[in-house]
Amino acid sequence: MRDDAPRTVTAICRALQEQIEHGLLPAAGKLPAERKLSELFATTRITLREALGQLEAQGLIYREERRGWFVSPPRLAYNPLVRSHFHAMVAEQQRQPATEVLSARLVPASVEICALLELPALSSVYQVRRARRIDGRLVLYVEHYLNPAYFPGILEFDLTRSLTDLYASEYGIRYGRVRFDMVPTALQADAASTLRVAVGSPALRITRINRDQHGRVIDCDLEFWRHDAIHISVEVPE
Amino acid sequence: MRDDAPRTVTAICRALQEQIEHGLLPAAGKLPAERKLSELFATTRITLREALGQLEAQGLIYREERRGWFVSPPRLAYNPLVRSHFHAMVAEQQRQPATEVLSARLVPASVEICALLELPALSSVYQVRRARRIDGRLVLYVEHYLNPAYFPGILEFDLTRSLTDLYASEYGIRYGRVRFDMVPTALQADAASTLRVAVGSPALRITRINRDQHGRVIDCDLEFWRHDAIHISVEVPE
DNA sequence: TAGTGGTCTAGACCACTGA
DNA sequence: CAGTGGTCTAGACCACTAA
Repeated sequence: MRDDAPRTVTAICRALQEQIEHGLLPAAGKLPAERKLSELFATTRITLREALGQLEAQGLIYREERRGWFVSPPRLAYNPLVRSHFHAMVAEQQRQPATEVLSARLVPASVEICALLELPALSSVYQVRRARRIDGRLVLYVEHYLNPAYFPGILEFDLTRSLTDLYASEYGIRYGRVRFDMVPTALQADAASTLRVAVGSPALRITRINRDQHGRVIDCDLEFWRHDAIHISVEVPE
Repeated sequence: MRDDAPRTVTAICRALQEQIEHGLLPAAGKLPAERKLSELFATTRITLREALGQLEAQGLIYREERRGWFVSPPRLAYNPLVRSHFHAMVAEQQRQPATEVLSARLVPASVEICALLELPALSSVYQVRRARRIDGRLVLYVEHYLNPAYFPGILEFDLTRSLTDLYASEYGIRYGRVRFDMVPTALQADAASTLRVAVGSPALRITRINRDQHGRVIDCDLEFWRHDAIHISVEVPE
């Protein structure tokens, strides 16, 4: 198909995009029902959903499972070179952060986690699963895996707090070298259901391996971000 | 819908995923025709395409416009902190790079480009559009915009070469500070048609603003990567 | 409980690719 | 030219949300 050819899907995208960019639909505003929209554009729901899917891929709109389509708020700037943590980063950008702990327990480490934490086979690790919001919107699902040798009794603390702060104040451990790996992919089942979005929605998976001031691997994070919630910003010095 | 519920789409995804991961379909291998697959899974093409779309979102398979679906090759590691360029980066990872120049000319700068290059309104800039391949597969569409003051006559050179090398050898200009901005989004029309993929396919847009050894903004790149072709790797020192 | 989104069926025609 | 992917129609039922 030629790109300049008029196409129902493209036409719908353009029309909706225009409405959104001109602010006729306020950010975080809800779009009309799919059946209403398909009627409005004189097409079927399948076609209409194809168009919505493209706008979702662009990051202009997003959906909440069975609740409908919404205009995406601005992206959060995420700078891996700046040592910060979720709450500080969000607050600095005049947004409202929130964290909830989904689970926190000692679990047998998977093969993948053993490798990341440089632990022998069949090790146990602390697993902390959290969901995080910006301005009320669920944007991030994280699994933290901590080497238990360095953090005895950490499950007793309030884990909605920043782990960074907890490490420093309770264990005298600060972050040293950090390795980031960022992969554009789709949300897996558990992340998707936590963020209340459809399985297979586009996402950015960020894996962090954190060392302390002595160079020891202390923990790793598996982060699943809604793909439209962030942009990565890196300033490389001379 | 519950995530553990059996679903046609999920079942198809799992089945195909298994085949791919066990190497029954070789990387870069072509999948059977959609009609064949939908028959194989006893479903409709719409449903089958929904499943293929999810695997595409995960980065496991990709499509070439009207040519069919293929298994994705491994991702290229992209490290913004390492000063390198496309050909060197690809070759280092034992892959085969290739570049073709789509166009190279002096154009009036858009508002966006003026801002990025810190130029006054109505400036002219050199625009170089290129497409790049890894092992023959189109993975990257780039638009370079150069401040013409620093690169007189550059359009006369062979622009399939690395611009980095050209800057150094012909103009004595080396990169200093660089700013990266990476955004998960969808391919725009021109990028999509160049890469011969469907408009709206998931992509990673990387904007680079490059300064020279004196801190002057010399050029910027707008890169559109197939989302499944790379992963970003960043090592943050202590 | 009404309305909504999630999923699926069973076709159709067109434009393009590749032999 | 045959086969393929791209697009679209016109429905249907179910599970869930929100009132």
